[in-house]
Amino acid sequence: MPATPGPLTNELLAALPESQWSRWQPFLLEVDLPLGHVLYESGGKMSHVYFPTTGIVSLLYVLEDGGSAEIAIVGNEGLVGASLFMGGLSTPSRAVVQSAGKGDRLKADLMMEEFNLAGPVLHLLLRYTQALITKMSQTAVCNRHHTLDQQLCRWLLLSLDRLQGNELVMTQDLISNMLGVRRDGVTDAAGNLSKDGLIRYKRGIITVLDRLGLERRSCECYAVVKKEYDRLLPATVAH
Amino acid sequence: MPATPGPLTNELLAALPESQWSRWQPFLLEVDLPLGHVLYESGGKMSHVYFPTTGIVSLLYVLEDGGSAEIAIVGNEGLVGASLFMGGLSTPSRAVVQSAGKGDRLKADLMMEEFNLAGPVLHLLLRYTQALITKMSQTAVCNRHHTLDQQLCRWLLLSLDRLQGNELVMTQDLISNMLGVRRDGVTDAAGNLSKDGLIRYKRGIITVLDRLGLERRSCECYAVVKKEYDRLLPATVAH
DNA sequence: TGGCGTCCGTGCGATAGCGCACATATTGCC
DNA sequence: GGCAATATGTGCGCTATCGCACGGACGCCA
Repeated sequence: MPATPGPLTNELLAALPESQWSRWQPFLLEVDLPLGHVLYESGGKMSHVYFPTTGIVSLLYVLEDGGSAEIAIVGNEGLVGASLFMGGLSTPSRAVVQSAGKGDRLKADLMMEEFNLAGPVLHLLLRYTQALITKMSQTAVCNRHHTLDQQLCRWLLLSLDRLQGNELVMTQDLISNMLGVRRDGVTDAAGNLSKDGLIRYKRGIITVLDRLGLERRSCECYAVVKKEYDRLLPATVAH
Repeated sequence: MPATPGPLTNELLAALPESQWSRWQPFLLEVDLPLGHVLYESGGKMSHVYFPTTGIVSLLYVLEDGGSAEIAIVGNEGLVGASLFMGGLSTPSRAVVQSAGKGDRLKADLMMEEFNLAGPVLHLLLRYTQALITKMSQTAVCNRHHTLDQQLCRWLLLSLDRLQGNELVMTQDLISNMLGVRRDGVTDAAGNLSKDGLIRYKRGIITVLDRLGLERRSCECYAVVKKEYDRLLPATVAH
């Protein structure tokens, strides 16, 4: 039975070969991803791998002093729990649901079984991981060189790409945690974008009015990541 | 024939199982890594994988406007060219020799052959890659939250760990490129450290006088990365 | 010995983002 | 409708870093 293509499907799952898909399907459990839910804690064990479908998950790094920053953002294009098959079993980062929705999860040992067969699953997941690495690298450089306005644009675009519609449910306080800046700074930056008619802000709901404008205003980081992602994981024909 | 353990050996190679090592040994070519040499360019094809022994290689991200930042630093503990076996064949980053020395290199196809057997080589390399991911993530957060003084300490320590002795051959200008800041800023920060007797600076040569002091003054990022690295790649018995 | 290129120290105004405090607005709950 | 909790807007002094410019020091080489 073919899965429905489109934004409600996890793209990694969709890219699996038919045989693989049918083997996993009985074990994939759809779960709720409520806002703020922690999928795994820094250094903690992972029992499952998550494939977001409508939810968005942030990989957050938290410092000793409580400061934090998002190192990557994962939606229906990816998976949460890469360190499992990378062999480390845990990472020093935390995975938090940033936008409520749903996702499919798979037991860790099942995934590992398949991974160790060194077939197409392995190579798909590795390419995905490389895309993730690009995203993290770009984040590092972006944090150093670009203004908050630019970074906010980048962040909005990345989030928007993982949602339907043009609305984000997201307080400025949350965004500030992700970007690793003060809440006031986000107010400022959002004010600028709002003033120029790119977005509308209304108590936790951001409406993107001019997506192209955001792209123009964003730093190059958004485009680079997107391009590299497309290169590594070209849209595959749904099985 | 057992390889000589110690700092002159690449630790990844040393961690290979005996059988693997003997298969590769005839094909490992020792090459010079002169200062400033570019191992691969952003987006370029990779024909070889490099295992630094005495040299140090920086993975640099370069922006459109020329701004740059180091996202990871690779010495005899690691390898340059991970994107090869990750399946992407290239990355948007540049690999530059940051400290002259030597390294072993291996033809790409040979490495892939072994990798695809899904044996111990695969799992070793993946664990290494995860350590690399940690380093990149930490860099991203560090760029956001920590002062230049702290970051310089971190950077010096990371470099020092990959060298013998306590001297770094390194101009402030080079360091500024790595850290993604102005040269003047590095002068400032180095001046501070110098004033407190932690280092001595002399025209391109940094002598570390008080390593413990550097560690105390550095941000947590150094320790986190080191710890995670030790966890993922514990010192293996040399074959 | 003298010259030149590289490298390092320093000063100064500009600015982005911090830290904090407070005012205001919206929402949900009773 | 009133109240508490949450979310957003704003002001102000502070600090780190930027951007730029210049001067001095060192080292190599003729």
